[in-house]
Amino acid sequence: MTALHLKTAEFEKATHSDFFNIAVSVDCVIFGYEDKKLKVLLIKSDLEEFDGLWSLLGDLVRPNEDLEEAPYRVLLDRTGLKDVFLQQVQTFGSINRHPSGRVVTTAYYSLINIINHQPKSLENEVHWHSVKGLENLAFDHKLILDTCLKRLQEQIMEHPIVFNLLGEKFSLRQLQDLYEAILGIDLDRRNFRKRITLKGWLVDLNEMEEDVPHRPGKLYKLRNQLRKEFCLGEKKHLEAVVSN
Amino acid sequence: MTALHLKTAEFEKATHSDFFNIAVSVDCVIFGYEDKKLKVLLIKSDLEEFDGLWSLLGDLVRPNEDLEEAPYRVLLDRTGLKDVFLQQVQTFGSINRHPSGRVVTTAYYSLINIINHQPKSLENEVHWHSVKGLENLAFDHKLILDTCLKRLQEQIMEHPIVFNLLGEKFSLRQLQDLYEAILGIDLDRRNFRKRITLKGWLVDLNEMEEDVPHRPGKLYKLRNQLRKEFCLGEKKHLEAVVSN
DNA sequence: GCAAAAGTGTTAATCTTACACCCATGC
DNA sequence: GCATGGGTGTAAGATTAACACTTTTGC
Repeated sequence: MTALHLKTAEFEKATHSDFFNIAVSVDCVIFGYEDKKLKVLLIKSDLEEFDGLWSLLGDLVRPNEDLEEAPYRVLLDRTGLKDVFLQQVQTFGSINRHPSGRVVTTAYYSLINIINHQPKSLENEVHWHSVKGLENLAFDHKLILDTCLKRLQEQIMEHPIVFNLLGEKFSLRQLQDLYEAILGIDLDRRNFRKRITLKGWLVDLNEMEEDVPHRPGKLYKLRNQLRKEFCLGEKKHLEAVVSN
Repeated sequence: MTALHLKTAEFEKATHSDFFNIAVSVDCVIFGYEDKKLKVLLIKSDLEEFDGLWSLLGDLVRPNEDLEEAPYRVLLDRTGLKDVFLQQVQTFGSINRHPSGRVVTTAYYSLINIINHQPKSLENEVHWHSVKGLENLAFDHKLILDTCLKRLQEQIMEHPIVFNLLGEKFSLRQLQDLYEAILGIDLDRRNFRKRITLKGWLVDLNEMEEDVPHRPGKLYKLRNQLRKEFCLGEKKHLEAVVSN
């Protein structure tokens, strides 16, 4: 009985050809951190419709490319960085969100050390912008940025991911400044230090800051195993239950 | 200078026509609750490649349809239900995940009261299945189901969403059974009651269970305002900070 | 010695967990 | 009266939040 209703994949594709005309893109919210400010890497839009506006770094997904590969390619192309930290956040698919046609986009955020990508100013139209106060992005990119920022804020106390934004060695003060920049709120210094040290993420390097105009702080680094788990292009560990 | 590099959307579309040949689908993990078990609504796959396997309810996104509308349409078509609770979870886009061609799918989960949709057995090939022990779904639907279940588990203590799975009136025991079915663990009765009542989600109806073969329990309902917020097809409130 | 930031501990409040006994109803 | 599940409280432990003073360094 049911066999009469079965159809082959080939048949299905032929009868649904109207549907195979959507493009899928990825848009990357690439966060960096500099001067105690959370930044995002943006590019001047090359579409007439958005002349003068900034947009996220993104690209269409290629026919022979997994969706999850695409944001890594975009980051490699735009920043030269491999082994970046990337997280899928949400997919946006309003009919008219893109003037070129029907483009559904999947948003990812990434955390990179801004030192590793200081764009040469003449090289291209890519620049770092403070996240705070950004308005008037191209497409629906402001919405995408806000959504990714909210997700980032939800994640930073759960998982040791912010270390992607810092160099290997850092003081607790630098770390707190970073958390404050991401969360947009002030934190109590003593409570912050307690919370972070209780998590057991850090290793005391027995080194001190240098060249600071005040009492130098101790330097820490992320535990090697956590750096391997959370500071590469691995998303699986955010999904897994963290075994402390 | 840059004006020379600007292109119109029309031009962009023409030069990227190879990319506009992906289909986008939505797949709905429709959860129900019956006999103290979490269930999911599945349909017999109508593809030869997956003969005999069950799959999630899904459909291709139509050219004139927002991505976010599509799962509501799927639920209306398949269950006749409007105003359902739906949440986007994740988008899956491996190259070969669908035998008909390149289909990127966005997964949603939905919570419905199973009483409102008891499929007539001869009507179609749609049936409720226990989530526990399900294997061998068509496509990558097992992965999608697992991902949505995990998200559901993360959400139920944060937001009053499980009430979509129950009738209007329920006892605390029924609610606890439901939480246990979703989480897959046993909960302490006294602690559960404390946690739930502390959240202030419930209104004591001053009514009692009837026709139970033991001491009847008190009946409760979800506060009206929360029912409006969390038990319709509204996703915005899960994003917002819950003001207690 | 002064400015600037590092470093540190206690208390109160809240939340979480574990755990045991009596009560109301149907049969 | 017995079986079934309803209903309740407390103590210990963990977590969070608020809060101030002394120390070290560069200048």
